[in-house]
Amino acid sequence: MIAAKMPLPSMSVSASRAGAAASAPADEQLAVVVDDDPSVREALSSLLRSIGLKVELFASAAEFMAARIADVPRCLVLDIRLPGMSGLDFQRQIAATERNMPVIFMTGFGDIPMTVRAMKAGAVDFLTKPFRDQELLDAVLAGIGQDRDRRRADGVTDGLKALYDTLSGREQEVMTLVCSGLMNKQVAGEIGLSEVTVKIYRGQVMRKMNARSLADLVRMAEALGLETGRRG
Amino acid sequence: MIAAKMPLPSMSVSASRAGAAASAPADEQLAVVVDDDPSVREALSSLLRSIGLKVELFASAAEFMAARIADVPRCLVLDIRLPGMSGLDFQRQIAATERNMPVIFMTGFGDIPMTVRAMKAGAVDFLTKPFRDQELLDAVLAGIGQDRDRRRADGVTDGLKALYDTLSGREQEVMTLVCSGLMNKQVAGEIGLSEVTVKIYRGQVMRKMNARSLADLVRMAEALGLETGRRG
DNA sequence: GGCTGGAATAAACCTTCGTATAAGCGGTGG
DNA sequence: CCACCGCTTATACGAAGGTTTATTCCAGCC
Repeated sequence: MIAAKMPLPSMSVSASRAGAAASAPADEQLAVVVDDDPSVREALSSLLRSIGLKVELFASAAEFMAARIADVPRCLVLDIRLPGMSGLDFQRQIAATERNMPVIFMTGFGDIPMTVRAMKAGAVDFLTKPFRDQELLDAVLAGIGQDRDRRRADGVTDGLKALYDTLSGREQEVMTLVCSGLMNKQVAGEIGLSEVTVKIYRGQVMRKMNARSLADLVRMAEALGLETGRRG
Repeated sequence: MIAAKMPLPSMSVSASRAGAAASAPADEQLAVVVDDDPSVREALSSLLRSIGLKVELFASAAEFMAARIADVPRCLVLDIRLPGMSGLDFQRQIAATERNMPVIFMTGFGDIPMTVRAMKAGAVDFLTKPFRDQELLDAVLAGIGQDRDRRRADGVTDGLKALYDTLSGREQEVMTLVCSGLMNKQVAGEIGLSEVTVKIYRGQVMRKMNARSLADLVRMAEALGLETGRRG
């Protein structure tokens, strides 16, 4: 019942689900390299390792898709020319799955339209060979930083979603209406209950969502994207 | 004192300040072309006009900076090679001012690093000459769409900001603390006032901000970026 | 049949909110 | 000087929020 005291931005939620995905030593960071040239793989690997990153190497998109990738802040380094699949198609495919991670392209022969497509699709950077080591490292660190930020945001939202899913149908209904600014009395009328009943559900919502105040609850509803707009 | 009744998404705010910036016929859209080649300017102008856009032409960055640009959804079409200034520098300069608008680059001789820089800096597209008419039109319409969306968001926030600025110092203080979830009594303790005083300010805040409920006010505080986090 | 458990409700009670009335203080501007 | 505005407080009252206790109804189960 008592939630652990971990500071969270703006909201006093502490998602349980800790201890579940805890397999990596906290602040580990991973670079994933997909390139069909073994010598390139090795060179990149040693470069990336030199700044303390874990590295995973793959020779093809298919190999990558089949592997299990550590669930830590990470970034994909990709040659745009890959055996069997264009790097751009690969990028799109990755973005569509839960293997989602920032992508950095390398190329020896790319053109501008290709670059534009990649960047529009959200690539972190697009490096032309030859490039300086530091360029790649900067890009990878930026990508990993992006991924860490996304993870943090997702983590908060997921925790919230998990709590919200523990609410009964009525409780969810009441939460939505209360957060849209209606008084208990109005909520009662809206869904055909007595005011007391609404109060009880409301209390249960506050407890289950671990909200210390109505303001807290409203922010949670916002983060969850509940329909709190229509009114009037 | 009484605000006009215009529906606003999710929040029952109605910013006054209407009738001030009302100089353009509502849904007008503008393409701004900066290119030192007169024949290119003319060709682009007639192309863009053909789909109903207003067009402004400039031969140089300096000329553009000196002109007054209509305050409507708009988009800048720019050759990356400009007299006196690189298109990229120009882009950065524009982003820093209130002339801020989406940028589309055209180039006959660009390279990939240049493209990457431009896209990272937020360019909508980067077209290599020769390009098909439709490519440019698609890009311009996308850019204008972005600008319209930004304007809409800014408009709501600005309206909110304007209301917030009408609050006295104490009222702003109370609003922040109330929206962070504190009870009147706690707010009073926090800033050394009696509870009644806080209640009065709170009421004035609700009235001045035109908030129908606490939930409303909390959402406004969020949109305004008030520090509602620290607590505990 | 009888038991259990969840949903919904009522009554009672206390807290918190919100507003009105009245009143005191200090600075600004006509 | 006075009017006005912002800031402050006290008292009082009615409305809304929140919890507890107890009761009813109904569905599922041994």
